[in-house]
Amino acid sequence: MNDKSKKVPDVVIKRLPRYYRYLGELLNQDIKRISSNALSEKMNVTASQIRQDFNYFGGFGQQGYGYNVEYLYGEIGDILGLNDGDTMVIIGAGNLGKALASHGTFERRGFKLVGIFDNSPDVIGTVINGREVMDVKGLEDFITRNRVDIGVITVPRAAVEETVEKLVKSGVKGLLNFSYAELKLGHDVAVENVHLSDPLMTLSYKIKQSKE
Amino acid sequence: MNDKSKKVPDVVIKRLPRYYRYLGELLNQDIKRISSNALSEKMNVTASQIRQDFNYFGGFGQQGYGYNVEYLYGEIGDILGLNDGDTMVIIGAGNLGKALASHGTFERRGFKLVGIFDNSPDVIGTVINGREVMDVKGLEDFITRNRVDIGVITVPRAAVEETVEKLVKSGVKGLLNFSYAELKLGHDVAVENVHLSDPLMTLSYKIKQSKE
DNA sequence: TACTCCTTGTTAATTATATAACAATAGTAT
DNA sequence: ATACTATTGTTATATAATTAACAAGGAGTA
Repeated sequence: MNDKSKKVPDVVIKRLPRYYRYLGELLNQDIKRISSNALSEKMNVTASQIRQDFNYFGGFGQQGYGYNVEYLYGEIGDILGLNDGDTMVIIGAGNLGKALASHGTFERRGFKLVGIFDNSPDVIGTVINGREVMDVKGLEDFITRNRVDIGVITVPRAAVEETVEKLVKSGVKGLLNFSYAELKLGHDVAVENVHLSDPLMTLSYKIKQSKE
Repeated sequence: MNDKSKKVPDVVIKRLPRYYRYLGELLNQDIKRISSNALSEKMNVTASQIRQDFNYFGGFGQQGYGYNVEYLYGEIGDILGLNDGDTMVIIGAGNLGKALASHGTFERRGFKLVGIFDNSPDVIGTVINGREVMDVKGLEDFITRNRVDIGVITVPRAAVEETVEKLVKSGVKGLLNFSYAELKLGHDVAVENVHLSDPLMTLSYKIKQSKE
């Protein structure tokens, strides 16, 4: 548990990936330094907020100079744990599972996909992005043996409960849940629920507003 | 523009899809009524917050009784504009585009997929979920003719700018952007950016916390 | 019908978040 | 070297969001 006097608010943590992504871009463009002000213009937050956010972790800049892009990028990555080499498996090799497995974005962020599982004989043995889909029967054993950190759940709704149980039992540390269900687990296992239709619904609201 | 004295905060809007999903479940289970208290237990919000949220829209319950599930479900759907029959096209028939096209979740929420586009000759003409992939060259014409409401962007990064320009020019009302870029447009076009790696990064943070 | 019990709508209090302000300090120019 | 400028870290202020409290008013019951 973090012993620093003040717990970092969730809203701040949620902003870190955005900072991280943008700093990655700056890095690619070979930009060496940036001020909170310049950052804020591109990111739809105030400069004050950026400084405040970084200050939760002690501050990474220098007065009169700003922030060193590479250093800041590294620090935020560390805070987020992106440099820990977390491993993950995908359970459910349907369309979404396949898409996530093929999507470069996870690996680009420092995560290592080490296995894809499914329960359908039609799918087991097929190759996705150079990786053979395994039988879900071997899931628990695989996780335990390889100490897999994260389980990505893209199974149909009916299979969620069983899948979660297996994952938790075999000692996974976090779940990224794309299934319809809203998961909530105990302290020992972290969970992020992703509902792809939610942003579409809020988009719909915004569209409706602009019409009125 | 909404003329009610107070603008509904974004955080409230963001919660509506969650309420909506859960109420849908209750509806399936044939549950007729529910109190803010019962709702709150399942949803990780306080009863007070739920009542407060609904109150932004005038309140949908009855004292001493609670909320009629079906009515409330309908009202929230209306607020979100889910009953407007918004149409959408997907641009980019790669893995993610395919997955979204096949995923039932969008249609289930009242949106109508009317077209899938790509620029690759290998993909154009193939069939996804019973729908033939069209040449992106015809995108603008298609949107204008069919008055498509929403463009879902799942193209590679290099193609984002051009795609957005086309979509906006042909009069789309909202964009659901899955590409790496962070879009920000003028008032006339609503945007939701979805970054699939963000929740993975916050999950990573949570995992790291629980270790410490 | 009348009485009691729930549960809302709504206002008030508290807590959290965001913005503003500014002193401290490193960088830059002369 | 010295003065000047830029920009942070940090504290103080303002705004927003959440929680608590409770009066008002239906619903259920006898």
